[in-house]
Amino acid sequence: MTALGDPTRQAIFDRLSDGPRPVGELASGLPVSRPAVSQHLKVLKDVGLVTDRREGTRRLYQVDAAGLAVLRTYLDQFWQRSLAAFETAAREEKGEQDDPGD
Amino acid sequence: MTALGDPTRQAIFDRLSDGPRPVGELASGLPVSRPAVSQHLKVLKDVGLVTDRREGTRRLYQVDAAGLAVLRTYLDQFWQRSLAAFETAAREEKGEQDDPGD
DNA sequence: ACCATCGGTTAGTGATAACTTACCGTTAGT
DNA sequence: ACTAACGGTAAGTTATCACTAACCGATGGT
Repeated sequence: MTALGDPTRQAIFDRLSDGPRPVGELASGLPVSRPAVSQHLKVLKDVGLVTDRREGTRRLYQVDAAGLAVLRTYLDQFWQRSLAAFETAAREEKGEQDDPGD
Repeated sequence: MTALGDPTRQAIFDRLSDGPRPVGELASGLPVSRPAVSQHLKVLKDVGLVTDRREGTRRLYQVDAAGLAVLRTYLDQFWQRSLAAFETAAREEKGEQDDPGD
């Protein structure tokens, strides 16, 4: 999640979610240099959000479904726990009004 | 999403997902000072991920379900587009082997 | 074999932001 | 009214990180 905190990496990941892209093409569509894109791709690759494969002299990057799934699961944990907390709070608040017990 | 990029903010948000917490309690469980926690809470509040309410002399923070939902939707967009890209790629690859027609 | 293209790596720089210390306002209790 | 507890704000420092420029390796074509 920290990896997607940077706006440029979000933009890169956004483009990759449309399909595999070579580094040069990504860089040409962004306001940063090609080395910068390479570095961001390295970060995304290290955390498992993208994978790469050689295509002749080019290198194609694409999003890793598994990594993205991990992120979704991670967010869902927050979601589930938050919902549980809401219910608990609502129950306690109601209990204080209707039922002084506790 | 940028707001959750910071590890400390992740930790704060993590604790808040278990239920409402006052600032002091959050700070005492973290390796940073109380003002630092206040500043992080301000960031989370500005992006709509948490809400706050006064409780006597304390101030209780809790996660905002709506803000969290926005984040999930945002992630799901990546997910949907990535899946579509995978299917397209698989179809094209298969087409090149079985069916030369474009 | 030579040349061109593509891309990863390194070193150095600049800007962003996370953190601490100190201060002030607010609320509750006595 | 005075005091204590809780927390937001301001100023200043430090560290992190995103970025560029320069260099090098690898692949493909002629």
